[in-house]
Amino acid sequence: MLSKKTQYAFRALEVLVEKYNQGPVLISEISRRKKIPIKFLESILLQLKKEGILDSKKGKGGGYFLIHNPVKVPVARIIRVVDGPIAMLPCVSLYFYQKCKNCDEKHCGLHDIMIDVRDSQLAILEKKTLRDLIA
Amino acid sequence: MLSKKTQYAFRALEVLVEKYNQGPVLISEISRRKKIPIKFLESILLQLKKEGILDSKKGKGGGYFLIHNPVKVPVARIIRVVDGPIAMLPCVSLYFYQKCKNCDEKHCGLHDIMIDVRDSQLAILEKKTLRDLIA
DNA sequence: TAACAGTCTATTTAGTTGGTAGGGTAATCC
DNA sequence: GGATTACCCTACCAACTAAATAGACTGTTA
Repeated sequence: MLSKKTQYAFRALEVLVEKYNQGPVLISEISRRKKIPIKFLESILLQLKKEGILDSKKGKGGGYFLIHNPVKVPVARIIRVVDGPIAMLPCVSLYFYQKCKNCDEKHCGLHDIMIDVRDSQLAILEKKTLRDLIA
Repeated sequence: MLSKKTQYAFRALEVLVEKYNQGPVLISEISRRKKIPIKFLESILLQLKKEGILDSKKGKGGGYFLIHNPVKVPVARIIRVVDGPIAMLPCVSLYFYQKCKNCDEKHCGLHDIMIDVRDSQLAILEKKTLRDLIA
């Protein structure tokens, strides 16, 4: 399951997608509209900024805004940044790969199954973008 | 990601699938062959028994064994029993559904995406069975 | 009846999640 | 250039979960 943090991230991004190209949005506004604890939200937005998803502007009239066109940012990217691996096993993760202990991937049925699952997940999560968050 | 507990469960089940219809297998044997901490394994097997996946026999010549033919037991079932929800959001889970707070499922883009993901996951996890664990 | 093997209860340890608090720092406007 | 605005950073904490361990108990079978 996605962490609450990741769910908050998506909710916040909904606002930023709606306001894309309309200037910065205040943390406090996002917090209020989406009912996200403000300090927690702060850290999430900061993280998204550090990962190159968002940028921000300080001072009066400041706030956060999307760097790229929402249609260019796959949902998968957000999940990886905030939550980490998408795959169900470390040994089938593309971005967070870790070798199994005591398990030969060449002869592991579970491994093969989870490869399939991963591919089918990514077929969707890499195709859907931030734009799809809003109806 | 699947918990270590679930990964242990699958590893243990591999042994029991290999020995299907050949009588009970000792906890200690599974533990030794798959390098699973024995007491932890104990609790996992017990859980699988309570959920109707395994049965056991006490005393000499005892141990654990599969109740059903491995081809009849979907991988999805094991995950649900040991790990819980497969879906990425509570609001799209079939067996562990929980309503979103502050989110109308009828107009939630993320919800729709995660429905798709869930369906594509289950298409695989409900079709693959314990038999597929062993090559 | 004695060895055997699963069952139960409980506790521990370590790590993560979700959330709080408060102050520092940089940009903007009048 | 100072007040305001709002991002940025550090630290902390409570609650929960995961992973593992220990030891006593109950039932089986030869």
